[in-house]
Order: sequence, then structure tokens, then C-alpha cells
Amino acid sequence: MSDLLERLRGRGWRMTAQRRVVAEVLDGDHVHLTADEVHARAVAKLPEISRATVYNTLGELVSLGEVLEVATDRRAKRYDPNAHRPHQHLVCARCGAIRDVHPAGNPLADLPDSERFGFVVSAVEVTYRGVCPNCAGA
Amino acid sequence: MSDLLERLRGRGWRMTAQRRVVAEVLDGDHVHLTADEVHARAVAKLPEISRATVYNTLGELVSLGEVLEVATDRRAKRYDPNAHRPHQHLVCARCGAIRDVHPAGNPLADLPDSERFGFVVSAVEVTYRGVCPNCAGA
DNA sequence: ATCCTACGATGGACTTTGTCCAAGTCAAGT
DNA sequence: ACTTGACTTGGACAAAGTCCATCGTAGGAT
Repeated sequence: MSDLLERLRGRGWRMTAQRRVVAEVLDGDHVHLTADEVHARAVAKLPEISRATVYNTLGELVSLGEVLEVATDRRAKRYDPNAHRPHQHLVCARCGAIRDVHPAGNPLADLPDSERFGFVVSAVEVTYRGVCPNCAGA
Repeated sequence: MSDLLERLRGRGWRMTAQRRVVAEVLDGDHVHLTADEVHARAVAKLPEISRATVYNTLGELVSLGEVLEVATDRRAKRYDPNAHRPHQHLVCARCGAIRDVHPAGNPLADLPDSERFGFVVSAVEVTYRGVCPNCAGA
């Protein structure tokens, strides 16, 4: 199950009930919850947990590189526990469903020097948009 | 100068002092202002203009397809008048400077069917991140 | 040139998402 | 078990944006 928790323990992360619950909520594939969604699920397991703690904990997990921040819309940031393998995102324009995807090739290589304006370019984020089978079907 | 204003007139857009000022502010290449920045510059030309009007007008320009919304960070949306040619963005991680860039190839083609999860994929947004010459130099 | 009227502008209240802080609590080492 | 520094809490605060009732005006009609 939760190798996230295992990894965190191994890194000497001080363990508290609140942190454990947040880490447990953020487990699985194609998980992209907002902070408030994480809070809601955490409250179900540990009713006293506060919003501030969820924000703090998510921020730390991001700093540790164990969770990624994803901004697929202009609403709330989402948190993606799939930080161990590089990937991009595919988003349904209707229902907002998000899938992790792995495009072929290296998008960085597609930006010619003449289009770099002297920047040292080090990263690229790609968001594919479309309609998911569920929304298209109906 | 402002072909944006010309185009809008041609499309039967009702012209007001406020709308003209917003359209004038949004003119040029590599322009990526936030709504508040647009408002600040608009106020310099027309002191009575309200924030709500700037938001309304920007929203309409986006609906008309004359201006693009850009979300390069999790802060405010930015508005890009360069809607006539498809392009992506290159962002400086230090100072936030943004350039319009044109990558080679079609990023849509890089997403194999096996990675589409049954979605009908219709668009892709790419954000390159790096450090601009100004920030790297110092 | 003036009048009408629907469309646009206004500003203030409200919402959402997130940050900050002082005070209380607790995990983990001794 | 004690101690201590790290963690948690709740509430105040802030930034970005939306909503709405009311007022004003662009532009067609006369």
C-alpha cells in the first residue's frame, strides 16, 4: 500500500496522526485532489484536523519532492502523489477528470534555440485537453 | 497600430471609452498583463474606470477569441492579445518574464493512443520554464 | 439634433483559495 | 517520565475574482 508513508518515515519525517492521515489520503494512481478535498477526506478519518495543517503538510510534501503541485485550471491547486515518474496531464474539459500521461519524445527538444530568447530552459509542463469517454458518451 | 480595435469595430462591438482604453492597453507583442495591471494602466488613461468593467471587458475579449487567457503561475490570470497565431509560453522562474514561443512539431502528435484513455484530445498547452538572460547575468 | 432603450459601467458585497501568527500540544530522544 | 523543539490549531487576513442592483450612455430611430 502506502509506500509514500514508508518513504517519509525513512527520511526521518516526524510522524503525527495528522500527517499520516494526509499521506494516506494521497495514495493511488491518477489522484489529483485539491487541498480542500484532501481536508474533507482527512476530516473523515480524523475529525479534529485543521485546514492550516493540511495546507502545511501538503506544502512540506511538495518541498520534499514526494508530491507534485498541479495547476490544470485556474481554481485550486491539485496534489499529485505520483512524483516518482515524470509525466504530463490530460484533462477533461467537461467534468475535469485528470489522467497522468506519458507523451513520446522530449518536449524540451522541440523548442529551437532561436525561440529561447537567451533563456536557460530547464523544464516544461504540458496539459492536454479534451473530452473523456464518460462525457462524450452521454 | 491597434488592429485589435479595428477588428472589434468590424465585429460590431459596441464602443465605449472604457472598452477602447482596455483594448489600447492590450496592444503589442509579448504582452501578458494581469487584470489588475490592465486596470492600473487603464486608470492612467481614464481615471473613473472600475475594476468590474475591466474584468467584464477582458472576459468578453476572451469570449470573442481576440485575447487569450494565460495561466503561467497560480497567481492572477494573464491576458495575451496575440491570439491570431498559435503559440506557447516561456517563463522566467525568477522574475516571471514571459515570452511567446513557437515550438517545432505538433505536441498533440506526441501523445500515443495508448495514453489517451479514450479521450478525444483537442488541445495542448505547453509552458517552458527557465531563467532569462537578465536574471542569469547578475 | 434629439430622444429612446437596450446594453454597458459602477462599486460594493461576497466567495474562493490560500497565508500568517500566537498560543497550545505532542513525538521522540534522554 | 521529562524536556524541548517541532507540529497543530483556529481565526484573522489577503489576493483574485464574481455577482448584482442601479445608473449612464452609444447608437439607431425620428
